[in-house]
Amino acid sequence: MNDTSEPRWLDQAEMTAWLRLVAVNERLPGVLDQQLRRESGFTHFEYQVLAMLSDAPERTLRMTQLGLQTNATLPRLSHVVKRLEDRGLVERSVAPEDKRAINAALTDDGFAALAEAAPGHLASVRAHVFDPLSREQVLALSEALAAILTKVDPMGDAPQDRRATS
Amino acid sequence: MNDTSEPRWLDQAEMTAWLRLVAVNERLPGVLDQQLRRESGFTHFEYQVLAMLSDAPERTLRMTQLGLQTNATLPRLSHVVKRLEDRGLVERSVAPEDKRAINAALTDDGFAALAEAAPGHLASVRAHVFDPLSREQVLALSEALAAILTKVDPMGDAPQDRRATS
DNA sequence: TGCGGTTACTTCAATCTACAACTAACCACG
DNA sequence: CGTGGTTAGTTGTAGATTGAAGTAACCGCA
Repeated sequence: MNDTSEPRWLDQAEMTAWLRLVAVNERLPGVLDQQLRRESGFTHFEYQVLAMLSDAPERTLRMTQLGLQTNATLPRLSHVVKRLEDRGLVERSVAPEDKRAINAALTDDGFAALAEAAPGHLASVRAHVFDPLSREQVLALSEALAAILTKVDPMGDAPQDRRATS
Repeated sequence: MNDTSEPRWLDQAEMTAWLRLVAVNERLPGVLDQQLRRESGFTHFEYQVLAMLSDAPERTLRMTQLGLQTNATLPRLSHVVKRLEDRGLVERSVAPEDKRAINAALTDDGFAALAEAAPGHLASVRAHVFDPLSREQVLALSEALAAILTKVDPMGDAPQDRRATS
């Protein structure tokens, strides 16, 4: 039963990188959530939903598209959007051209809430992620993550850098 | 209340990097969990707990230390370890020198289960993370993540690369 | 028109996580 | 000693996420 084709183990540099990736993965969401929750009453995921909507034409997106752009499963998104709708920040309506589909649209209240939350969130992202990185590190990190995404998200569904509003 | 010191917005390169980091953050856990769950019946977090124990002297660690090394809160760890104990993979015992503290130790069954799960998990990590990266990218990624960790985990509690077993 | 197969979501049940008490043990100091 | 304050963990509960199943609308083709 000797499995000689067993993939080689991680060497030390790889193991270090792996532990760090996992650590960031576990700790960053908590940091972001905590700041947003405290200052704006949002989850980071909720913030993402609002942000993606605000960048979309008509501030409206189909659920499926929104799910892809926020890297979320559809059930999860469905629940979250329902809660946001209950809070009056988002409105759902059946798409006229395809009655299976649902358009989620940011309300004015939702836009205002997002605008109020944004500066604090931005400051947090800068403080925890970009401040400690040099420009070259930002670019290198970005490239490495893009490479990983090709494997983790083979369809390339994650939010493309369509530099929207600019 | 005009906040003129509003931090500057992310430029395009930063925004791209940020979206990619968030995307990896959201998608990678799912990919890892799915492979482990299917092939071994573990969560990635459970796997981490077992792995950290197996690398520790005596295959034993205090709950608090284990929590730091797995980037978990104590309540979460407590629940997970209890479930692992119910499955006979871990044993808990009061630490003799400090009766508040609890030592979690990997059982032989736990070690065996980890050994069985490891190759598949390793293959998954290689396939999704390291295969698409060049050696330089691995190193650059590692450095960038280390820099972020200094802000996200200021105490440096994440698992140090004590190049243990090698 | 009608039937089978997708697609787009929602809902349900089970699991997991987080936040907030709560318990027990340690420690320093009077 | 013993009292107050901290540390180590656990538990309880409420809220969130997941995977599976369910519903409704679309599409192609006979």
